Amino acid sequence: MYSKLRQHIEKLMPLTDDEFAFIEKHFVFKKFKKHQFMVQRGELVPYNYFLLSGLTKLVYTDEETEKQSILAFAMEDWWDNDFEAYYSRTKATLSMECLEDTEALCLTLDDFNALRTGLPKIEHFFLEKVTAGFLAGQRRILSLMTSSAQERYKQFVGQHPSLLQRLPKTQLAAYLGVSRETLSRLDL
Amino acid sequence: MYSKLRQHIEKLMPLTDDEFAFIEKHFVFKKFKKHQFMVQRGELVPYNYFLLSGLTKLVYTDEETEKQSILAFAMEDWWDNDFEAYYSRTKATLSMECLEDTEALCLTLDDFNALRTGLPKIEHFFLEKVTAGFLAGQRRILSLMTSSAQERYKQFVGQHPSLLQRLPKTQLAAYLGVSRETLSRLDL
DNA sequence: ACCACCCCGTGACCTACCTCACGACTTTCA
DNA sequence: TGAAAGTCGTGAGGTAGGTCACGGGGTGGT
Repeated sequence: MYSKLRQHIEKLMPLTDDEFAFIEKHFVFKKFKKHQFMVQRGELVPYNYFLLSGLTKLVYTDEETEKQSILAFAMEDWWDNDFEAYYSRTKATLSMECLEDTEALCLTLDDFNALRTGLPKIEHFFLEKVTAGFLAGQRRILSLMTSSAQERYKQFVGQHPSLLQRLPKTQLAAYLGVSRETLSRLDL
Repeated sequence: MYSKLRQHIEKLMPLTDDEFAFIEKHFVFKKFKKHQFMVQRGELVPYNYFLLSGLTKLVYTDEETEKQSILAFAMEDWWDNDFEAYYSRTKATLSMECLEDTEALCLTLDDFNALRTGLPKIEHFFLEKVTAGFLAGQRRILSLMTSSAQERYKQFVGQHPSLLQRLPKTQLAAYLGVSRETLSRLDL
């Protein structure tokens, strides 16, 4: 159960058994059911989540129109959260919802900080992770600014072919930033 | 000249004189003129830049249409670069161009790595910085997906009022992801 | 002092995408 | 097992914003 986390970290930096034992004890294992909210708008965000299995979406819902915009999908081996609310201990503006039953290792902000001070080299790991996330964000911004709906769809298929089968088109459309109808009309 | 860098870092973490002396010696000071390219598409990216004064844009140019999309502006106290190319030592897909004469402290990737291994706690500083950049990126993505050109303009004015006077509207339009003409037609 | 270039607004037209509406088929669950 | 809810395609019509074209004022360089 925790071995996935260890493998995940060791892709970027080696760990001694003692170090991993120290890391491990800050996480809590939790299970969530499909349709369950792991983060809910308006609530505090108790944990950061490292996913072991399943599939989630990170979504913003317009209060008037109820229209959803999906910021990210996450699955096995990914971190996901309303990071803004988590780090600042404020109420979530985003929601994170399970699209499938999912299992996660959960880390409170206090435990995260304890981890950083008790094992400073873990910051190297998180720096790499956040940098990768930052760069992915930049590519997404560029894609939204320069590409048509059709091009964005093709980019998505190229990058995440495995997700295509697991995702309803409605969700994919909300990620790409187009309506379900136009996504359905793109001939490919 | 280097004191701005020290103040900048010490907003997030205290430094001893020895520590800062170690940091300082990895940077090189450089001056750039308006219209000069600090990073040019197709070239390698020798440095990461911490700006002391001036104003730059980070821009993607469509090869066919020549249309520009601006990913970021940067000014005093900001870091800016084609980070993707810098970290991976590949050729830039973005360009970074001076909109005013600017002065910068420049850090090669080798010096950056030397800095990280010689002073591990600096990773704490960069982790905070990159996290802030990641969150800003998420907000931008959401803004592009949910807001109209007019709303995005107002958000920009709210967040960067000082930049409004320094920027030609053409550049602002390229940042907001609309044409110069529609920006000019927004009544405010 | 001039010329080239940038900056900015505006009119006319075009199109990618949105919204609303409907129907059929499938999955979920009480 | 039946009702409710989710999934997906498609038609009709609307609109935000793009593109192209023009003109006038400002500015920097030789």
